[in-house]
Amino acid sequence: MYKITLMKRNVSNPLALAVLVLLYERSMHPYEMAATLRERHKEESIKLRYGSLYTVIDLLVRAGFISEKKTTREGNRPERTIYEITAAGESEMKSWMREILSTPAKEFPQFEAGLSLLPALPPEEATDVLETRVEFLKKDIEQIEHGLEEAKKMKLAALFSIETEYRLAGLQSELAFVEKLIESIRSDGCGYLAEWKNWHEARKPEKNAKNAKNAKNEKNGKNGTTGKDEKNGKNEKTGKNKMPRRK
Amino acid sequence: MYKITLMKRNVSNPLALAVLVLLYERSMHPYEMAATLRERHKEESIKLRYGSLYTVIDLLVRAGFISEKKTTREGNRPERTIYEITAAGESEMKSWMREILSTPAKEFPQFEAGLSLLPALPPEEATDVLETRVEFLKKDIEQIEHGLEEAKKMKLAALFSIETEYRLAGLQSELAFVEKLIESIRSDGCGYLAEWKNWHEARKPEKNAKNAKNAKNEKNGKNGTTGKDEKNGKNEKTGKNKMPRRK
DNA sequence: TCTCAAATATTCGTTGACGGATATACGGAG
DNA sequence: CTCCGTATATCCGTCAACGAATATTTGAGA
Repeated sequence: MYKITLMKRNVSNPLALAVLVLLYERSMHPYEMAATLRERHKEESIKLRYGSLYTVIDLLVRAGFISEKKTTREGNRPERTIYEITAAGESEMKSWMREILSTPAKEFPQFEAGLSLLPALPPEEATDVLETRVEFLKKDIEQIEHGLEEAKKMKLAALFSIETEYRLAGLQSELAFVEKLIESIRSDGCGYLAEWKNWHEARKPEKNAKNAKNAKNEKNGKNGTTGKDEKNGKNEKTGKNKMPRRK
Repeated sequence: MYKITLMKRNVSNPLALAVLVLLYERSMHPYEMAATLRERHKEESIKLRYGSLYTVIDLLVRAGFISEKKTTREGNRPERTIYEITAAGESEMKSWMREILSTPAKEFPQFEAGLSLLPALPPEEATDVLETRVEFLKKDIEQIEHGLEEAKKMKLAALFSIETEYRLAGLQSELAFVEKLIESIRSDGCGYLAEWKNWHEARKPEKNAKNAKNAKNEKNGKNGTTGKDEKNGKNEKTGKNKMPRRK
């Protein structure tokens, strides 16, 4: 087994990892990195912006992971700076690759945030917008599947790239989830549809502050303090940044 | 169907959406928002940091979506500022909820980035670190399932929250994918295992620059320019920020 | 040969994200 | 009653992210 070091990295933008990998292959200048990533369709998996590219390169230089090789003027092109990877950079790249592949990171997908706030929309509206999502997901899935077939025909087969297959799997899983969820809301699978609806009904008049307040409290009783408290999320890298804790 | 407006939002941090939803329920002060989110376990789905909280509140005020209600000194506690949602804020919240739920956002999960750079590790090492990921995923899944059962017993059943079920589905899907991937690499399901291995072998001596260079070019021939080019990713919100394009 | 669009290549100013500091209040131990 | 740890509540300085501006070269066509 290879040792996996979980460390707080100085440069943490995945674009920096891509830069390290590219320079591990061969030295090149920033614009060429961008071009290469684009050529290989990596920009679909790694967010690539000019501003960020030059920023991370600068950070990598300062961290000693890459270094300026030379500044050339080839043809009559504008001046370019060629970078190369250092020994420290190679080892950083390896350790980072190991970490990113081995250790699920706590990320915060927007849709999960949306789901966690779902009761803020009335139930009929919620199911409607989720239907829309289903359509989008189907379209995305179709497009990827089509792309994969194309690639297969062109015989550059297998590796229209693993990351695309990963994305596809994720989309399919989400699609199944959302379809089930819609069904579950409509059929009151959770058993609080009435309450949910009522809370929104009660708000509508909008004039009567008293009603709204009562309805709201009902809801709080449901979602609020539950006795059960705190499983202490020690999974995060820092362990710092304490947040409030009610009795 | 409800109209879904895809707009570039002034305030785009999902924490701001949470703030709007909370203030839609009732006016409160920042610290209370944090406490409430924590109480309801929303911080597992919505990244919550003090710094960011006060930042987004300030941004929301400036955008006219919330406003200062009053500054109280209750008991002898330090002074607190109570905020309330405005009409504009309510409509922003609704439209944002519709968008976030209806429209899959292009996000860039780290693991996908890692997968896209997978060839940078030699194949044996790749499968090994992926095995490690499998272990982590199993542990995470187990923990969530355990939590769901607990909740069911305590009869606050159904809604140990949808977002948790979503996360669970995602983890399960990823687990299946990674297990398949490991198998596929080991059995050379893609048919380039030898090449992949060789490239890394050839680099190892590290002294002989000539060899390294040849090996590298082989690999480029494989991954590199493929004739097929550019399906023009118009899916992103901006449509701006053009990147290079090789012939 | 002149022009104009596209490709090449990089820089810079703004701003949101957030770690860590700050400050006050309360309750219990001694 | 006084010390101190914890809960309450907010602020601020730093820095990465990135949109947009800048500047030069090439090539195609009029």
